Amino acid sequence: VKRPDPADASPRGQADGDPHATLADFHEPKPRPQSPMTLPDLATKYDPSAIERAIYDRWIEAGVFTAQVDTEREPYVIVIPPPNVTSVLHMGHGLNNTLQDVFIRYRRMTGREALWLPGTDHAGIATQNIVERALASEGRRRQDLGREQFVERVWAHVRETGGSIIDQLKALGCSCDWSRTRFTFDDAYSTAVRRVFVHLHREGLVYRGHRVIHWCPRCLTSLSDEEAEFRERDDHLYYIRYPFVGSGDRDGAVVATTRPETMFGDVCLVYHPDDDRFAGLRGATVEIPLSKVPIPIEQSTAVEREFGTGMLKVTPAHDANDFDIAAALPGDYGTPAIMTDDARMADDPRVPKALRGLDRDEARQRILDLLKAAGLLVKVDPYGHAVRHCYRCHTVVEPRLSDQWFVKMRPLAQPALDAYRDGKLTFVPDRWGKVYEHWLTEIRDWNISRQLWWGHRIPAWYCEADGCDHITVAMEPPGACEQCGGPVRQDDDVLDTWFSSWLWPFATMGWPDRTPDLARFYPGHTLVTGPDIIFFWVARMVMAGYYFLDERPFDTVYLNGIVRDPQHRAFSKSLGNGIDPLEVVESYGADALRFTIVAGAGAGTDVIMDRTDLDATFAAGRNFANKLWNAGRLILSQLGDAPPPIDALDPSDLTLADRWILSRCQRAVQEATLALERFRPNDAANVAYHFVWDELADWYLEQVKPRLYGSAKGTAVAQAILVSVFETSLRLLHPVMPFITEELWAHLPGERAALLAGAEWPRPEDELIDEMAESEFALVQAIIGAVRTIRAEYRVPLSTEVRTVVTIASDTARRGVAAEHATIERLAKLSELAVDEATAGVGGHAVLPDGSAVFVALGDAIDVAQECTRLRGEMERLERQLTEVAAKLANEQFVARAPSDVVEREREKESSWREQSETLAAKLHALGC
RNA sequence: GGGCGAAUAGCUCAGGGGUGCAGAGCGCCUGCCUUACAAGCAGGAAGUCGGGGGUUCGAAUCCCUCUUCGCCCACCA
Repeated sequence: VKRPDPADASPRGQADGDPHATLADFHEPKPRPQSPMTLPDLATKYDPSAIERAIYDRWIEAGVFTAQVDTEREPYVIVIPPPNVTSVLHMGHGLNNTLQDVFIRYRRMTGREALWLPGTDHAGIATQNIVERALASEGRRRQDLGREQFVERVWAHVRETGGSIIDQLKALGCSCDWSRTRFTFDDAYSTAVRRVFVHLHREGLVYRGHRVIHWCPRCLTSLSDEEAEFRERDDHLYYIRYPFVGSGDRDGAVVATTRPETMFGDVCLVYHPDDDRFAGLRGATVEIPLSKVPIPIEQSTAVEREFGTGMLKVTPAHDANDFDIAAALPGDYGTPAIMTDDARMADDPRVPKALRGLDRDEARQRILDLLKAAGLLVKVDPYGHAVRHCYRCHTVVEPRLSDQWFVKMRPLAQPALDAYRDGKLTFVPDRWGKVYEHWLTEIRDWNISRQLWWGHRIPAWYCEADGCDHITVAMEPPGACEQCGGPVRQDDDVLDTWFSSWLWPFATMGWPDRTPDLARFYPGHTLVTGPDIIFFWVARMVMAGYYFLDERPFDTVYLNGIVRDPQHRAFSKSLGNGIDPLEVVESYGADALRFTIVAGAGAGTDVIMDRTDLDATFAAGRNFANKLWNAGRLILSQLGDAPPPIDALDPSDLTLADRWILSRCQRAVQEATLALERFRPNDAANVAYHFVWDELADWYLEQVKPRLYGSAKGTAVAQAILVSVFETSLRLLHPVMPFITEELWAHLPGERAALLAGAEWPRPEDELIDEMAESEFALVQAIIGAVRTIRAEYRVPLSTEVRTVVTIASDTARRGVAAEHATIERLAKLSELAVDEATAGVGGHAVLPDGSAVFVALGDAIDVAQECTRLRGEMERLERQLTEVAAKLANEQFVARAPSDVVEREREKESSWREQSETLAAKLHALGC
């Protein structure tokens, strides 16, 4: 260790221009500083429930969430993904809405005219299911009530849950503009939906189609492709012989199928024209087993020769592919339907009498038994495949031939695709953009009619006059058929929920009218939602936005993750593993919930929460809120009246710690701002957290106490710095923790915005960074750390008077330490820390950030033998490092190719370590080891 | 069948376009009720960054491959 320059010796503090410190201060025992002021009326522990409600009311009263139409400010708009009115919110909503609130509060503070438009979704099939389930528990079905009464019943449910949802959002602190709350079933919104249907129909983009769609036999409705989701299933592949007519069942064509129960709807068998195994069979006739209905054998290139037997049964009414295959065949084979809408075997001459009325699963079993008995079941193989299920009730979907309304998607998809490819629409994280792109590229027409009662009734009227099959599509009920004047009957069906929610970004703003809101707040900016509805909702909103307003509805799609339990299962009602956000808000406060969820969730990463240990799950947020609260209590109690603004301070009055904390604060501002701009709210939260806890509370507050309590000079300066730094901290944390920051803000002295929610975001300014102060204070921290480590290792109690001697290698470090004499005592919790040339005694050393070493001696308090062991360990470590670095420097390739500063750093390391090693050797020698 | 993502400390996760990057929170160990905070303070242990191979002066980081999980898409019935 390099010896300090004696010329530079005591009184070092004064030599370095620190007006407050003298070496003598450290050797004079003095009374503990007493806090001259009393703490304000803030509880020792942060109690969120005591303040949250009142704070929310103040925001509402002040109208800070209400977006203005007539301001100069640039708008910033988020539309909420409207929660379904099926039930109250779960933790997934907690995550989603907290993120939106962070984004909107941040932009509001940066001076944008921020609009967060809230609302709810009528959620057709989902809500209808909930109410039907409630009815079922009363032993009734919707048919017992009739359409009108049933819808009234749903409304009653919706009014209840819709209100709860809004209360929940408020409890979370969401800064929505409640004056603009919308519901996808509002009258005005319904008008927009009808308008879209009518318009697209006129343009030929909505049409009536006759084809095989996905049908949920439990919900009794058709579903779109997206609503029929795949699930893997362990199934079987049944090999069934279709006997040639007149062969007496002994000879026939063997077909492999997973669905024997559909066989009565077969119209033919097909094989690939190039398949030699079946050469010449074309035109032959086989009988459907059991029903003995004769069907021909045909050829189709759609057949995969490798699969099964290479012979495929064609059931056009019960399989979409078969429908296409049959349609492509030369003859007309018809489309016999042999199942009812609730998936039972139909009362149809094609179905053997014994099977009629059985549901599809029972029927399958019976058929297999019968086939086996008849010797026609050749083989059964286990077969795993993906089967479509209803996304609402998880019943296996039944392909069903029917008439439905469809949207022609290709023309709508193109602009949405271009927007992504041209960079007008970005996804965070980016990989979801590819998912979006792929879906749009492979897009198929959208079945939008649902055989439900809860939803937007399709504005189509069928003519009931004989000989007229005209369909009148209109905004309002036509009195008569527009073609023949005959009587009309409205379509019984309703529209897919998503056919209304795809209009959300503009139908909520009054479209199709040219409202001021629409002019001002469309297009919007950020959409925050889950990746599971990219197809259902995100892509379709983009399509609708371009089609009807010729502009994207938002520029960035931020995809949040999914909240899961410790077994990584998504929260669900059936598993009962969910966490009620309100319960968490009550126990730990909205801010604790918000902080935990934001800090713990990067874009697109799932969040794991354990309902069995809420304390641990929300500890980070709860503990931090309490820390901030208590730091606030200390600071607020010490500010007196209004300290001067920091601009008014004489820079020469600032201590190293002052300059350091100001610089660190500025760095936090820069990093948090950058993080939010880049849609990294977790980074922003963590930056603010570490600044407040690790730097402001752990170091600055400790070191500033003597000045605050009047035992050191410069009280006013310290107060000014404190108020400035704390105020900035509150601003930085406000988007994530709005309640506690707002409450503390209210206690700050001096002139500033009345509400933090409406205050300005701190402006990042490079010139406020003080690199010198940062590096010097880092030395101070390193030295104190070394002292603490040694003190802890040797169990030197704080009550023991110990002379601590620090020898520092570099001038920089010496200056840093000397400047901090006056304040170091408290922060180090040492009885004394002195700087001296004498390096006598035993102790330990630490390497400082600048590569120099510090040796800390603790006088007589230490056992020599113990110290020798310790020093030997140090020595070994040093030698290992030295060998490594020497080998590196001996490597010619490294020296030649690595960047020069890297090589230089290695050299510095080597010389520094070599010096340390020599010093250590001397110490060991001196101690007689 | 195609595609995507993940694998880092006991748990949950950051990081990762080469060189002071081996990190955070929780948990654990030790000592402290120090007049803001025991929801705290100080100190500490703990990971061959999933396995293998490659490129390079240098790989947790880039490439290949394997394994294990998860997700999405898909007309082999």
